[in-house]
Amino acid sequence: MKMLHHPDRQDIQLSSVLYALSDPVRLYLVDVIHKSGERRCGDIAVPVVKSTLSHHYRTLREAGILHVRVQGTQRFSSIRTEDLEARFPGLLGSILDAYHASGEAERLTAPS
Amino acid sequence: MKMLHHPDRQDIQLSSVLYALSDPVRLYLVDVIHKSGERRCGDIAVPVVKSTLSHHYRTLREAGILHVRVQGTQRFSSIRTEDLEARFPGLLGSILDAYHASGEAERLTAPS
DNA sequence: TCTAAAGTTCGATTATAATCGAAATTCCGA
DNA sequence: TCGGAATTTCGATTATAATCGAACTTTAGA
Repeated sequence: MKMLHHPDRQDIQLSSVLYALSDPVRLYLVDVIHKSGERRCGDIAVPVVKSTLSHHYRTLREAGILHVRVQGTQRFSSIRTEDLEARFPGLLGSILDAYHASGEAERLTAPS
Repeated sequence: MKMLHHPDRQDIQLSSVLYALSDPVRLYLVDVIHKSGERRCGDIAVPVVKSTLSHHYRTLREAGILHVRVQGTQRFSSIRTEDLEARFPGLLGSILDAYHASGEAERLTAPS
């Protein structure tokens, strides 16, 4: 059985969080999951193939942003809201607010 | 005379801002300038050589975070507070708060 | 028990960025 | 006008990351 590593709350690094969220695909995923709650990994449409998507989920998980739960062949992701709030109060909210304000949210799924 | 390019307020991209701030050296520079106001570029001690430091300043300027003013052979940098607040209200403050909360601020200048 | 579905891992490729040292630029002041 | 100071640019190297397709793993269900 695959053991997914999630960093402990106190090991979540600001640099890693900012880096993970600086990618448009990853920021989009986080925004969707934040709005809708836990989601199956493959259920969010993004313009990359499966293996790349898997890489993005791993980046988000290892940065401490997502919790990923295994259920059969499926993975369900949710935001580690409590841990993020405890470690960096208000940060994720500000970033997602900025994301909405920027209008980038609407442009992601429409590739060039 | 060297013309420094600064992106217009509306062209500041969230992804670029987050990326620029995901580097520990750059985040430290921004924190120091934010606290102390305009600073001469060479006056903040960081563990990289001059040319690398120059690269970091350019990254921050091109992301729209810093304004750089030329005076003779010197450059003075300041945070584009108004532009950032207008475009992404509260964002920089949250990130700097998180930076202080994380304790990374104290560890930067002490290299391994 | 076979197969299909969901996702990861692997290997390769390509792109981007961090870093350094050396050389160039620009301007100030003796 | 000459030299030094502040900084950038250049060229090279190295590191990191994004991406893809193919193969693999695991599990659910017919």
